Amino acid sequence: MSRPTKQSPERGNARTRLLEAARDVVRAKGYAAATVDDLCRAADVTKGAFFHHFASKDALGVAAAEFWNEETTAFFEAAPYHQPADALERILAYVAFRKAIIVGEPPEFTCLAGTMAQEVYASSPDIRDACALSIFGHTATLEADIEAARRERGIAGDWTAASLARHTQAVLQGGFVLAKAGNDPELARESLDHLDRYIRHLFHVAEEDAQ
Amino acid sequence: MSRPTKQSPERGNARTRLLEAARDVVRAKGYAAATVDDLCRAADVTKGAFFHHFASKDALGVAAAEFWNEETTAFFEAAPYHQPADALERILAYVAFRKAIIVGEPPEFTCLAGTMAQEVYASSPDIRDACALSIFGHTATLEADIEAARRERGIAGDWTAASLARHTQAVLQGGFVLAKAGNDPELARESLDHLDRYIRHLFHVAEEDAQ
DNA sequence: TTATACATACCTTTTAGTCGGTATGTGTCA
DNA sequence: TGACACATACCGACTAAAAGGTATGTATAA
Repeated sequence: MSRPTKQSPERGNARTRLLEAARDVVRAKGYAAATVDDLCRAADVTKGAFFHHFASKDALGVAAAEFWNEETTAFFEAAPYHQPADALERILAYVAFRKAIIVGEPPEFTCLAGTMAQEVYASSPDIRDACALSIFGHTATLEADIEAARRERGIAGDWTAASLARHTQAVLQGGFVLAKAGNDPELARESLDHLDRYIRHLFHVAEEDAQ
Repeated sequence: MSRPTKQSPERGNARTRLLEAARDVVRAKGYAAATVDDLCRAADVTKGAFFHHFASKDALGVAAAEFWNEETTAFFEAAPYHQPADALERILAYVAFRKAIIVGEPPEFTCLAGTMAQEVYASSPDIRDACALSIFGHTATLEADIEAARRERGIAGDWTAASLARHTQAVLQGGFVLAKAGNDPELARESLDHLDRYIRHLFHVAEEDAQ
């Protein structure tokens, strides 16, 4: 593999490979159990490269949460669920899309930010806060569609768009916890079916049978 | 503090204190970040006592998950939400009870099993499985009430009692993740409001305003 | 010739786990 | 009833390995 040049500093450089390794290894074994040597091995770089790019392991943890945020933001922005002109349809398409991408082993589809935030709550507040930014930043993108759908359809009710957006995240995160505990992706998918049914109820639309 | 005798081996012994310490410390900083010395300090016992009672740190992890399971099982069995004669009322009382006990800092009300299962998914399958037993064992207790409520009220729908029981757990676990990430208990409580509304919808009963 | 991006050997602290020892309760037999 | 053997519960210094982090050297690009 060729040395990265200054013209293309992003392409396959050690920093990016380490962030990708963190993303994958941490989702499987947790942040604290993922040692610096583990991460270097997974990224196929040396310790020198690690501490050249990151001042400490915790600094990598923060950067990994930020990297995860950028990566997922770009991924969901490019996703097809934005296409429907109707806001509620976009919301339901979002839920369907989240369900559709739950494939493979739990570490492949679960959320790095949720895993790390829960684990490092008291031991690394910096990492926790970076994870919170990722989670709650993502809910904000959904909130706009929910608010639009409410207006379009004149929906009342004692709930807010922000709260439903956060609930959607909670169902996802909780589904991931169950999927990891039971080592079964279906546990995450079935909660999204319940969420779909709940949202249709809030907006007074009929359920669809096949999902 | 007096030495425990063979007549009262359970009272305040080192083993129990270590399990309680694990319950509290792990929920705050995660399993891997909780060192044996941390746990001994929190339990006010020595390392000798630790390794007298547990063959390894992982063995303590498994025992802590089992201890958590026993403790929460007893707690929820004794809880008042079982009182209503009507099954649906018991379910809604359960959700209200789960909401009511979300007080204090996140490590005080979040779930040890959920935290550990997510973290040790690949690093300690033994612990993960012990956590799964606790989580899915608890859903089973709720499932009976859901099934009873369905029969009593003749509710159809393409969902099962088992799946709704698991969804309830997912909403709880997800709420805990958000509460830890945002360091705000209200994030867990608000998802339970959505869950309450969803369950009332499934059983065709009106919402109550104040919760 | 200077800055960047590594590589490698090394250092220091922390970590899980060990080991010999002590205190105390318990069963047994004279 | 007391002496003895034995088991359980615990103590705390020690150890080996693993951990995060450092120091120094080198190749390449600008």
